[in-house]
Amino acid sequence: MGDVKAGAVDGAVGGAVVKRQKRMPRAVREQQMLDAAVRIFGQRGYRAASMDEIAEVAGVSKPLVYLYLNSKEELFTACIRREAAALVAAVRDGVSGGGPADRQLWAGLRAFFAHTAEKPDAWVVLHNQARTQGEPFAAEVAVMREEIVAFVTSLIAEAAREAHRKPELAEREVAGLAQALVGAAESLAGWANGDASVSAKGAAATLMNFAWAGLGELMEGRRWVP
Amino acid sequence: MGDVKAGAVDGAVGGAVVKRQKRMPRAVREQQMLDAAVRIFGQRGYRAASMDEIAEVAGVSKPLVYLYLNSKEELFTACIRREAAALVAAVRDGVSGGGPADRQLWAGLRAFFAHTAEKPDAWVVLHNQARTQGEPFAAEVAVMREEIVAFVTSLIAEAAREAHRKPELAEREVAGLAQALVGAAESLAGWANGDASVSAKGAAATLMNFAWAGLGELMEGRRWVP
Amino acid sequence: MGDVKAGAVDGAVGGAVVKRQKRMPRAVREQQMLDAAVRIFGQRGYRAASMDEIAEVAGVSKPLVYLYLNSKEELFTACIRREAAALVAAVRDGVSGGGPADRQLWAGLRAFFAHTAEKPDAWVVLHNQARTQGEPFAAEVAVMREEIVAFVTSLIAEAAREAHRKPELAEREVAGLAQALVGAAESLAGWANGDASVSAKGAAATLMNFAWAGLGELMEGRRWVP
Amino acid sequence: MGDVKAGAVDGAVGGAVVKRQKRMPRAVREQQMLDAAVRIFGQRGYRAASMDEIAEVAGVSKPLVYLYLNSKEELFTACIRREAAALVAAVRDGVSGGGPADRQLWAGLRAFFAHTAEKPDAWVVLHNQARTQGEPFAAEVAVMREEIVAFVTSLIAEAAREAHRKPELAEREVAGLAQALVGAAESLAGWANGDASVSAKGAAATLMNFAWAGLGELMEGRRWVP
DNA sequence: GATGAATGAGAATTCATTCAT
DNA sequence: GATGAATGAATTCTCATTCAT
Repeated sequence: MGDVKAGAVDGAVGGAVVKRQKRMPRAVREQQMLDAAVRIFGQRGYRAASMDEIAEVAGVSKPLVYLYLNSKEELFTACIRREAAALVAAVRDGVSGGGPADRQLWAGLRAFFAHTAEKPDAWVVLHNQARTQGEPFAAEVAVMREEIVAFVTSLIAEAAREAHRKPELAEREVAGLAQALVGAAESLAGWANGDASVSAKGAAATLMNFAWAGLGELMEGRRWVP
Repeated sequence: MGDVKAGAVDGAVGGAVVKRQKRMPRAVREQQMLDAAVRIFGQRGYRAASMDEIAEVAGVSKPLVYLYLNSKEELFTACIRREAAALVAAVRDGVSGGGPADRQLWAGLRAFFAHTAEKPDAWVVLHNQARTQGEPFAAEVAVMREEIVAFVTSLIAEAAREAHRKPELAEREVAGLAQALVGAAESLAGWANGDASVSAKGAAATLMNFAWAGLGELMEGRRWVP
Repeated sequence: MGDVKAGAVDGAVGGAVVKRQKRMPRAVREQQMLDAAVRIFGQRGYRAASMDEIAEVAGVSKPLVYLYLNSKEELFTACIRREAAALVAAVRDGVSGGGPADRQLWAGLRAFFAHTAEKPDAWVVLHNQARTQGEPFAAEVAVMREEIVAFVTSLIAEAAREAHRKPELAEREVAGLAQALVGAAESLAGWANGDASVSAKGAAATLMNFAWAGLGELMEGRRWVP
Repeated sequence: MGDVKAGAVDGAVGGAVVKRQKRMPRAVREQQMLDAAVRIFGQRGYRAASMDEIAEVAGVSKPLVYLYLNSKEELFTACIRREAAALVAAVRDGVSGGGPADRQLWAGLRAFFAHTAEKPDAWVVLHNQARTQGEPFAAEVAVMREEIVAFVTSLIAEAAREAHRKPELAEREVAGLAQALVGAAESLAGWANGDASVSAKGAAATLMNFAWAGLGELMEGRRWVP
């Protein structure tokens, strides 16, 4: 075999090919291209995805893709930006209600799992592809991730404040906890997507149970020592 | 630009190129090739890695790589197998002392973080590359991961037993917790590798604190409900 | 697919691989190599045949093949020479009894069809491979063919003499007839080999009927004119 | 020496290289490519022919050849199909006048020899290359050959009918005669091509004399017996 | 005499990218 | 705005051939 068509048994990518329609406004065409690109990048991987297939799935000719998005690199970057923004927006929307820190975290997690479950290709692009294709791209998602980690960090800090236990948790420690929590969420997102029997709500509940209880213990000053 | 050489500014991969030495026994050469391949696959990604570069870094000609390892696909598989086995062995060795469940978990985590920190390319190959390059490879690591998850699951179950609290934790829930814990560890491994100021011991401590306390709470039957 | 392995469904070449035996006299080893080479060249074609496979089938290491036969080209030439000589010898043996021209032709044809049926790979090498691989090789078989054509030519001339009809057949015409007869025989050889229900004897009879009757007519001076 | 460039002293293939002309309609370019491919396949052989050289002779870049013809295998198949169709059409055209069986045969032979003499590379591709490169290709020409053999068979049968001698010739025997006749023609085609002093007409006459007389004898019930 | 180790040179095939219309 | 036509540059993989032992 020449090379592996990664991510798909026979090279067939699920989902409909956009019917070739003439004369659409540029903004719409661009979104169609990004839709196609996210799908292909997600299923094939950045390198294995070919501009040919993306153009075909988008229902346009290749030169048009180049006209609008300049290069494979920029196209990929555009995908990352759009999907990162969408994910952050989804989480933000979920949390928008406010309330105590735990409820906010709960809401954020549910929104996160719901969004990643609904757009699996986008999640793969962000989590698996972008982070493994070297600098220009990894940096792009790192920004989004930082945003989310910062948000979680603030929630943990707030929770500590609510419990009047701030001094017990060093700032550095809080950062580590947020990282671990986000990492666990990311890991569960992949797990939940792969296993149809686990809903977004279930995944969020599992993690929440795990995390909140642990945080509570820590905030009480009880910690595990070797 | 033709295409991105992912993972490095100018295509230079760090580390020494093996000085071309003639007439080595096959077993030795094979290990050199696998060393080179792990490095290149880790830094460039599966698709972006070229057999040319791997051969060069290994200090041999390309045909020899093919003579010994048959194809890019098989070479990659060989890398995955070797590194998966090495990682599992490292964790197993770390835990070998026995003792109570929490100490075993602690030992295992430390070994895990130490090993991944020491061989970052190998970790990238296992965690980031293999899992995103489609079936033949993803399955290979999945086996290893299952082994580790099963081990963690048994530790949690044992801890519950030690605490005489078995009935409180459903089997399904334990599985979810193990997944989350392993996911958090995997995530922290990447984080710790990227940030020199976090040692394996530190990473393990953070996670242990987080996890053990949380597990304790859960075993007490206290859980978070929306 | 990279390229076609011509002449075999799955690349498996029929017949036993010579068991690797140490220390044989050179002459014997050489014959084993030629046997293997004829088989592989016949089944795969000159270009598609690999020295690797030939060595393996011969039961020796590749360097030994080079030591004895120098190069693929010379190996192929050696095959051609051996098999051409064997075929000519077989025909010569068949005819050795002497007698009237028609009986000699009949005997020669039977020997020819019997030999090619018995060694199909050798026949393919001579008839199909050597003639299509360019000058050094085509010339080699051309020599053998000329020998046979000359023999047939002399038989026809003799037959004409026996029938006291020489003046009716120009020399040039006799040459053309011999060519046609030999061509028909070659063509029938391929046909008979492919079709198990046609024996060497049957093939020879068909051709003899066709040819002798025609020759008789011609010698009578009756010829077809547009 | 690396390997033999079969079929030419120094690798130079006779005939003009198409002057590189830009922007031709696809259909035209495809024919140019097939022209080049037939020439190279005919002179070098299937395996020895390189896509590089074919592209160069066709006056286009290699990717364009792949864009239009997909692979070496498909390109070869396309050559076979085109040339087989052309040859059959030429013979059919030659015979189209009708008339008694012998005149039809005569016309067909003349057309056959004229066509193969005019396109020697095409004839080599059909007769020598396609038949020796394994199944996908051999089958392709076999179809064409069957068509021709069937046609000749019907002519012989008709001739027998015209001579009111049907019972003398078994069906099986007629088939064998047709095979022999076609084989002789194929063989003479190669011979005539190699020798400039033999015209298509001359070759056809030789064969016709040989064959028709022989057939007549057979139809009279006179046959050679050992 | 015999071989395990090794390679230079080329083969088919693919891809991102650009004109000319 | 949109595209059919075209290519330079890689990439994977194979093969005939040679040493050093």
